[in-house]
Amino acid sequence: MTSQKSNERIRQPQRQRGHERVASLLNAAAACFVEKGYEAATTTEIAARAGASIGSLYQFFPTKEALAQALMGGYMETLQLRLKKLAASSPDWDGDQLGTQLIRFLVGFRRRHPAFAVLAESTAPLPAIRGMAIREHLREELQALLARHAPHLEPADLRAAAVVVLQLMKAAVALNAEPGLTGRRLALNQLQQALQLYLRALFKPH
Amino acid sequence: MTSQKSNERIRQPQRQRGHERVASLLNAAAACFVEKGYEAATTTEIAARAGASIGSLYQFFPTKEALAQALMGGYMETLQLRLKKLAASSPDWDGDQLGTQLIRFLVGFRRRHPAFAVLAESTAPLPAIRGMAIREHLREELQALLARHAPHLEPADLRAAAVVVLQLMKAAVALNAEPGLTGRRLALNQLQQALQLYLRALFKPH
DNA sequence: GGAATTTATGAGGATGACCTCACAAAAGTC
DNA sequence: GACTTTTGTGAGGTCATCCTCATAAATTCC
Repeated sequence: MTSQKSNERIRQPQRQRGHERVASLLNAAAACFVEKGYEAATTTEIAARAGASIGSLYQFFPTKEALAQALMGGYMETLQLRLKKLAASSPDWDGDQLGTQLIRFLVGFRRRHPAFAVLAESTAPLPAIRGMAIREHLREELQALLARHAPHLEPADLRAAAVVVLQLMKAAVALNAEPGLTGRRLALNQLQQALQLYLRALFKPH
Repeated sequence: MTSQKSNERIRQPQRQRGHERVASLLNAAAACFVEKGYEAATTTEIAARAGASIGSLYQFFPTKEALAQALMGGYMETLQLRLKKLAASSPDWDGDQLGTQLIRFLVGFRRRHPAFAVLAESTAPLPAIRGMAIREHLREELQALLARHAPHLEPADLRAAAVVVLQLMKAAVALNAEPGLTGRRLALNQLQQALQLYLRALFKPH
């Protein structure tokens, strides 16, 4: 039950060429979103960068927003997957190790997929909603991870902790994007320490 | 007339009526920005809400962006002022008290001036730059405040700590804006605790 | 009152964005 | 080769936004 498309003009790619087009359009869209932001990016430029005509773009994506949603959908999938892998890889970390890994995780992901941050933090009308859904999924995943490390906590507390950790990770990401290299790294370490302190206290039986 | 060059269609308000117009325009702009975001807000609606014509708006503000900058300038002034007051009011707080107060401070400010957050987090072209400048000023103020509590730290460390604390405060603000009331309050307390833990460790002589 | 200055007005220009549509090309299918 | 389906094209429609400008009202000054 994928998204219904009442408009018959929009097609799913069938031949290989179509899939390539879609991929190059998504890549171009990501690049444009990163460079100019979601709102300022234009469909004409996205099409031009993908080496396609504007009509070709609108054959596969009904709106500009559909491009953003397709991108975010892909990011969400890989994010969840990698977070699951991270959780499975070492279930016996302490708070410090977990803090380090979580920050590495999200900072690295953002570096590899800069459009993710742009769209997640965009203040545009509907992608914001999509971003909320993403945060929900992420939170659940993170909550499960935390639950494994602190089985003595109640669900409500775990949920709150997951939200907090997400915010701390987000802060780390924002921090990593700021100018001033040496100071940036120093601050990142500090923020990592803040997260570690928090996790340490959280995991302590009392 | 004075030797003003050709293109001076923009005027500063001179009579009382002008000042009132400017004030109501700024209020209307703030409301629109909050409701629709910076980009989606339109100058025509701002003018209509202020009970002014569109031409009247452009008599005092050359562009929509000028409205946002004027707003942000005002917010920045009051923010700095209040932060200074906070710093002066109780210079002998410990880390926990300071953490509590800082979060109260920024969450309260955001509640009183919702447009501040909207503009500060906006991804629009130039107001973002303005936001950067604001963050710099805020950081300096905060750094001075922290320096008073931890005189044994070097400037570089203080600077990094100020950036981190700002991010933590920002996270608290973002958290406070999320849905889910009971969980929200719980999480806010948790984030406050994270900040307190961090400050406690920071202020400890070693 | 009359002159000078400030404030008010709103129709319309200019711009640019998103998206459509009629049609052409390519690629599979027989 | 003929036929069907998928993909490609780009000029232009439509619409909304920002902003201008000529002109009029209000206010202050003398």
